[in-house]
Order: sequence, then structure tokens, then C-alpha cells
Amino acid sequence: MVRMSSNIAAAQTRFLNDLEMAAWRTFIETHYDLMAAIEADMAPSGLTLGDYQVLVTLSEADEHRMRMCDLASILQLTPSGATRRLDGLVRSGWVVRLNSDVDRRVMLAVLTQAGWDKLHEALHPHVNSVREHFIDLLDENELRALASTFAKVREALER
Amino acid sequence: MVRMSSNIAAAQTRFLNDLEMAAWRTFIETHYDLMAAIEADMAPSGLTLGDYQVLVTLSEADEHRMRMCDLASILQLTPSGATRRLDGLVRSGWVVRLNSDVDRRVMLAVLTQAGWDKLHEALHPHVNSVREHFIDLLDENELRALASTFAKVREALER
DNA sequence: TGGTCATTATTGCGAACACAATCATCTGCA
DNA sequence: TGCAGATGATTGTGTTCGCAATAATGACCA
Repeated sequence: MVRMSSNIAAAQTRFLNDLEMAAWRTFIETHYDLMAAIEADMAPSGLTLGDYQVLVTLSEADEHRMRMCDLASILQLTPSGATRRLDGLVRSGWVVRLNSDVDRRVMLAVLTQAGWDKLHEALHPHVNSVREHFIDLLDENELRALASTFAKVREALER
Repeated sequence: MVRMSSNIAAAQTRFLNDLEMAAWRTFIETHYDLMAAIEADMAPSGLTLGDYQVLVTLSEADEHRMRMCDLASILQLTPSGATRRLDGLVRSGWVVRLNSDVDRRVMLAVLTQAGWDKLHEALHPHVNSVREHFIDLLDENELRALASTFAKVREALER
């Protein structure tokens, strides 16, 4: 076990210095806590963040409806994940499934009036929560830096 | 359904402007893709990111061991989540459980030599992945801004 | 037209993990 | 000393979601 304390560095890897480590770790850890806080703020509305995202996405879609595969792509879910998540929303009556008359393979997820009302109910608490825990803590320069930073990361990932 | 297009704004909520929305959305979406990319880069080592974090945490602990409850706290897991995650690592032989002789309620998670070796094997690919997809895309000012931003968010959450 | 391949959605199965209940042990105080 | 409440770990149960297999349909091309 003594050799376990030998210096692990060796090859070409440049380990993270203090600043790099601080940036990486606070990013990871804070993301988790931030999401938990926002999720908790949504609880009184009876929506999870995942359900909320479905309702927002459908509300922004043409005719408040969307193909399952497009929904899955936007929500970063696999097809099966999208099916399962929609199951809950359908049970709650916030979304209905509708067969497409253009392509008989596709199933459309359609926002109901109840779903619209539920979204309306959850919208203000959600935005206020995002502001309180995140956006309103930052000034315009910080917001710009943040957006630019993650745009870079995203662009690199898309290569 | 016509009334569904009525203006949803009304109360005191300030909705997000373009910059705020861009910062928020790129942050959320990119985090997901970034984690997926890093997780994928770890796959050849046979470790999930979750398992890797356990090994790193234990390797940094005094005598390479830690109480379950402290491990759970650091890894942002519930006690039951920590128990379940450790199960896998124990099955793989990277960690052993040991009863504490100080407090007979506590179970110590102890890194094994095999666990140390596995960590050593995964360390370079992991750090390189974090650099490639994240750290090396940013200059020093951007890293400083990032660390400062999330430190603020974290501090606000801890109130 | 007919056949091959791509696309869309769902289901069975399994992994990860939170919640609540449970049990063992410790701490502090009367 | 003895008991009440706090603390630590685990297990049963349920939820969410990914992977692989399956089935249905569409698109393309010879």
C-alpha cells in the first residue's frame, strides 16, 4: 500500500491547476444543487421540471403539437424516454396523443387546455425561481460571459 | 383553444430577456451534452463517472477510507444511494467495507490496491476529456469568471 | 411494382437512485 | 445508571430512463 502514495503524474497529461479545478468543481457541484433547488420550487405546482419542459416545448410548437421524435430530440431524451415521460402527462390529462394523418408511423403529442392551464400556473414560480437562484445573481457582463462560454463548449461538442 | 394564445404575462414576474434566456438555456443544455461526452470518454476504462468520483474521493481521504455518510455527503447522494453505489464498487473489488472500531454504527469504505490501480488507469483519460471538452476551450479570464459565477450561485443556495 | 433500408414509436428488461421504514448504536442528561 | 432522542447504514418499494428488440410504415431505387 505504500506505493499507492507515489506520484500519479507521469505521462503527457496536464493535471488541472487550482483555477481550473475550482472552475470545474464548482460548475459540477453547483449545477446539481441549483437544479435541486429549482425542482423543489416547482413542487407546489405539481410539476416536475421534466414535465414542465414538455409543456413549454409543446406550447411553443406550431398548433401546440409535436412529433414524438422531435420532442425527444429537443428534450435530450431517447425515444423510449420520451414515450415514458409522455405517459405521465397523458395520465394527468395535460397532453393527448394523436395519430398523424400525414405519416402513420408518427404519434403527435398535443397540449390540452388543462395542460396549458397547468403550464400557466407553473410558469411564474419557475421563472421566479430561476431568477432568484441564478439569473438575478449575475450582472450583464457575467451573463454574457456565461452564454459565450457555454456556446463555445457546445460548439466544440458538435464537432 | 383560442384563448390559449392570450398573453401569459400579467403578475409581477419579469420574464427572461434574450440574453438571460440564452445564458440559462445554453447552460442547461450544454451541461447535459458535456457530461454525456465525458462519461463516454470514460467508458473504455470500465468506470462510470459516478464510480470514478468514489475512487477519487477515497484516494484523497485520510488512509484512503471514509465513513459512508461522509462519502454520501461529498458525492451528493442520499445514504441509500451511497450504499447502492458502493455495492457495485465492492463487487468489482475496488473498494472494501470495513467496520469502524471507533463507532460500531459506521461502515468504512476503503480503497483497495485494485481500486487505486483502476483509478490510476482512468485518471489520464478523464482529465484529458475534461480538458478537451471544457477547460482548454477557455482562457484564464473565462475560467475566473466561471468560477466566480458559480461560487455566487452556490453561496446563495447555501443561505 | 417489389424489395431493401431507413424512420418512428413502443415494450421488456435492467440500472441508478430517492424516500420511508427499520435496526443498531451512540450521546447526553436526569 | 438508564432512558430519550440523534445518528449511521441498510433494505423494500417506486420512479425515471437508457438499451435492445420489435413492429409498423415510409422512401428510394432497380
